[in-house]
Amino acid sequence: MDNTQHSGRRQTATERRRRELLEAAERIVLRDGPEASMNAIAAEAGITKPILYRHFGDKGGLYRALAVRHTDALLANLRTALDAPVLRRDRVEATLDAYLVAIETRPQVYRFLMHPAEQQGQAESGFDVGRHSAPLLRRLGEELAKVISDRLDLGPEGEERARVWGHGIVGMMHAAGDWWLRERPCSREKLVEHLTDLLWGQLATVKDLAGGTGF
Amino acid sequence: MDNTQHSGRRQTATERRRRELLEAAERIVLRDGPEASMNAIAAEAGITKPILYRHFGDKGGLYRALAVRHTDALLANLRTALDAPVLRRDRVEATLDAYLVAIETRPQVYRFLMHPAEQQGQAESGFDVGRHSAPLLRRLGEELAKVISDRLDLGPEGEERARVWGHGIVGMMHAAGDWWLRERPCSREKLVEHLTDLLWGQLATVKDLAGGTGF
DNA sequence: GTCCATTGTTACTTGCGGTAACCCGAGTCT
DNA sequence: AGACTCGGGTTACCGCAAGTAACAATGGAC
Repeated sequence: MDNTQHSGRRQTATERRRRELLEAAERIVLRDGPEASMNAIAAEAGITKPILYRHFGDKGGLYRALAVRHTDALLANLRTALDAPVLRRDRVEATLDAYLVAIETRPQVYRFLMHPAEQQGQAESGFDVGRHSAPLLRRLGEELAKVISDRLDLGPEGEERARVWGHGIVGMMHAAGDWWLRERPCSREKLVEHLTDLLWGQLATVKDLAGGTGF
Repeated sequence: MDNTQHSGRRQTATERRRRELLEAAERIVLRDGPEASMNAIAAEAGITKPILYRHFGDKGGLYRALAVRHTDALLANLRTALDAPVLRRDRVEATLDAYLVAIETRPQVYRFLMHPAEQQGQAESGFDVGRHSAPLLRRLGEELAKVISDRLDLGPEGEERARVWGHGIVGMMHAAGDWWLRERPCSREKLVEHLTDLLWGQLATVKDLAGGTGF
């Protein structure tokens, strides 16, 4: 029962409006960080709050809509790095670097994505521990787990191990990147090298310092 | 000049009161999560908001005061695991396990510590990227970096490398722990084993799956 | 022309963090 | 004793944010 070309036209019109709103929201969020107010966003878009709510339901909805765009872009970058036909170590380096380039060039976007600011939703009581600061990180972890599981021969329990590794590596990348971004203690290349060394087992093979406890 | 033993007595009295308030706050935070309201906490303590503010300045102050207790306890546990006179690999396993035991037994505390909920402070504009979800994680990263740097011979740039590794490992532990806690895909022992394998360079040595791209 | 969906408004409610002004009881000084 | 101050306590408020009616205007469909 679609109403001739009406619904189609209207459809694209509201879609376009929605995109405009998202772009306004993005400008404000990039300026004010994740605690940008709905009022400010509405003002930037030249309108008032209630239409924002009509389009996105609540603040979480807006932020989620905003997030998917950047998330998708980042994921695409990571996937191409992850699929490059080179040595495994080079591939790992390229992937780490892709992530770091992303957070380096758009730190405000990064900050926004990693901290979607209170998208409360589920029941309050239970054990929804750590739901914060990371739908994106969890997704990255799962993606990486899939790649690992698809390409490496991890034997029995391979699935389990791949997921642990996926989330672990993503967490390592994130924490190191976060720290690096705020302290800038070295070049990006150096950081990538150190991290890859860590993943390549240097922690196991490096020698004790003379005078240490000798274990 | 000090008023006889008066100020001393009063001192301990206010200290005790402060502890009582902190305990009330803890009960509420453990029940409501990090977004527990000051009103609720005051009610639990049987008083009203302004005295909370007299004692702790603002919400961030209260939460910081609450955090140091648990943080100190956790740090103490980690340090003893980190100082055990055993093989390096066993020490790493023990440390990972100590952390995981902590988050497993008190998930609400863990959630609270990892997400101190908006302790805004610094100027709004700038590049304070990623300040969220981690004064504790950053501290852990620095502590671990120090241990690494003190005990291992990392050659030139050893300091830099130790810090990257410290933050990276902590991030890995945190992300994997967070994911594990909410999905419980395996036993704690298995998780520790997988993570240690990862740190021990298994990612580098494991074989490609047959039919893979062969790199 | 009439209908209805969509875009927009103003004006409100609720709940939060935080503060100002005042109250009162217990010890202190003279 | 009486004045004095000091710290724990209260009520009542401000400002601001999210979110919600309830109502106005525009414009295509029939």
